[in-house]
Amino acid sequence: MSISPKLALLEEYALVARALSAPARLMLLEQLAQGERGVEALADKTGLTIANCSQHLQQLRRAALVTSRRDGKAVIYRLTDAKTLALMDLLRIVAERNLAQVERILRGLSSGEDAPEPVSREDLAVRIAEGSVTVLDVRPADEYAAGHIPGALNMPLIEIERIIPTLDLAAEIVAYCRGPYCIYAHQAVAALRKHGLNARRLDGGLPEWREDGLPVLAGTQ
Amino acid sequence: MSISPKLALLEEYALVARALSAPARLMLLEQLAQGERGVEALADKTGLTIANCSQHLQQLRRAALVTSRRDGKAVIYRLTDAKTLALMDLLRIVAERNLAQVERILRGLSSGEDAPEPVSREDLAVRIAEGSVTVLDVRPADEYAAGHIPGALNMPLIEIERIIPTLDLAAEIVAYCRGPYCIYAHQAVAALRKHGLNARRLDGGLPEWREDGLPVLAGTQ
DNA sequence: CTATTATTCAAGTTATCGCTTGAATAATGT
DNA sequence: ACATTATTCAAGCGATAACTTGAATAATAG
Repeated sequence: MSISPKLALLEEYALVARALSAPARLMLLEQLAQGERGVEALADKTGLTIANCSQHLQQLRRAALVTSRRDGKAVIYRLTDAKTLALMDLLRIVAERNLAQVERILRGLSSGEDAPEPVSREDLAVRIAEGSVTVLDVRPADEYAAGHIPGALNMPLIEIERIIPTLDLAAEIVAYCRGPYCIYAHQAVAALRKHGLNARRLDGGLPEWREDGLPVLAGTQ
Repeated sequence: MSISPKLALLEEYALVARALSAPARLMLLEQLAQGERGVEALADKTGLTIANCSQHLQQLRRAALVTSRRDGKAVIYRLTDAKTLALMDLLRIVAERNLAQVERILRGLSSGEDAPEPVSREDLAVRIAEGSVTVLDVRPADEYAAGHIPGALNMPLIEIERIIPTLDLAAEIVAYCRGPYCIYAHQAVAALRKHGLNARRLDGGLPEWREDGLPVLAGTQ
């Protein structure tokens, strides 16, 4: 009960928000949205030192946004449940709806040019079944290997300029990446459209696709 | 564009989360969920100094969770839109689903005894129409005056022990307050049940009721 | 048991946050 | 213009957070 139960409650809510209030931790959550990972892998992907990464993960765990289990010497972290993903999504939606700053950043990516509407996951599933679309997975090769949309070609950003000449100008292309926090797909679409290709972005990324119950080709997890 | 657009984006998302990461600001948002208010009124309600309150409100505005307009000498703040409310709700849900600490705090309020399920807003609307329920508004008188559920009796917590003897033991009672962040209704129900009364809590508070399109008796706004 | 690998803990530094105080600005009424 | 009221700005202080470094702990292999 303490002196003020009301304040104690608000402190708990604030703890969850505070866990989401550092870019480094949002990056970690984005990685974990791809699937469970060990501390070292997360540190690699995010560029954090191991110790720092571990500390951030512990804060996320205190807020119960992630949970961990031991696997031999390694500690594997994962998102606690879909609610964590929902909270990240809503945070992004509010930020994007409201902040002109975000708009400007995203606009900067596509050089202020045309920004086509993203393709819905439902639409993409239908078009894949029809075979009427080329799907690009714009994530690093190891993440592609761990799981991807069936039929998608792995096309890390670094290689995209190189392979543009090999692509069919008439083909409809859809690019996806880690999800809404990830800007790889934005950048890929901007690059492809600059070369006159008919490219669009998938709404959401692989975690959202998986969440919708759509098929994922799983590899070495 | 800067050096790292990705990091810049994450900073913006983090800014929104950081705005939600202080108990004082959650209190302000809870107040604003009741309706728009001036700085002084908010400072009074939350116990913050005027200057401090103003600073918190500016942080909320930077995160675009609230907006403000001038009305004569006064600056009136209000929630930007329903998304702000949704974000607060989800934050609370995640905290309550996950944090044992929250459970303990809420349990402490009802002395660890029976904690009946809250009544849904839909159910309450039906029962009010039937006249088969007594509705208590457990908020301060000024908030009640500004708007309340039709037929509800205003019953600030301070007075509740005093009026218990006057209540019908057979009557079904439903108590509500400001909303999920507010614990008045929890406390009221605990007090009433301790005296053998058949009391339950409404799921959500007046903002949620209003959001559902249910009728509100508006007073001096 | 010892060595190895993966993670966590602990101490220290710099930067930021929340709060207070007192002054500055904005709008209104006389 | 001047006084009044409501809010914001600016400076300062103590507490907290992020990151680094180096040591400590856990699990496994030899």
